[in-house]
Amino acid sequence: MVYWLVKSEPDVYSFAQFLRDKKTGWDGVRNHQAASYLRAMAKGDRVFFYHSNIGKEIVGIGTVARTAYTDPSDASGKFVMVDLADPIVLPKPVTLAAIKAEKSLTELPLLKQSRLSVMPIAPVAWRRLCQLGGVVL
DNA sequence: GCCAACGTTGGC
DNA sequence: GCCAACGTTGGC
Repeated sequence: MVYWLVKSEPDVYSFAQFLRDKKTGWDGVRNHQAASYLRAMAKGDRVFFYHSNIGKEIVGIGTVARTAYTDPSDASGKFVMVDLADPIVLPKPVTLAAIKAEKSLTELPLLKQSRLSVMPIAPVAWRRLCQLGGVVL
């Protein structure tokens, strides 16, 4: 089991919408590093859902329901997307400020590579973030 | 609104 | 292949 984090601007696609949809296609990624992480996702992997720009907090968790396939919105045919399903709300959203304040989380790619929109999360960091978010998985 | 980080484009 | 110019992301 590998853990991930994906970013979305709530203006564009919010976690509330994901809760209504139950399942969503994660398309539109046009960065090669992010795309390589999408390709590495396995069915059943857990994914944090982070709101960028507005909120700046981890608001929930999803599960990879379908592994990488060609993103039809990409004319070049080179980029891929995955499907995410089973949204779970975090009882206590974990803010960027709280993550920054946590000494054990200073190595998170979220802090080190602010522009990356898909990234892996180490198991120990995943467990800590779940703790901060008030969920036990 | 500004700025840092960083990816892409195009001239040479 | 280098690098300047420019665009985008995302935090502040």
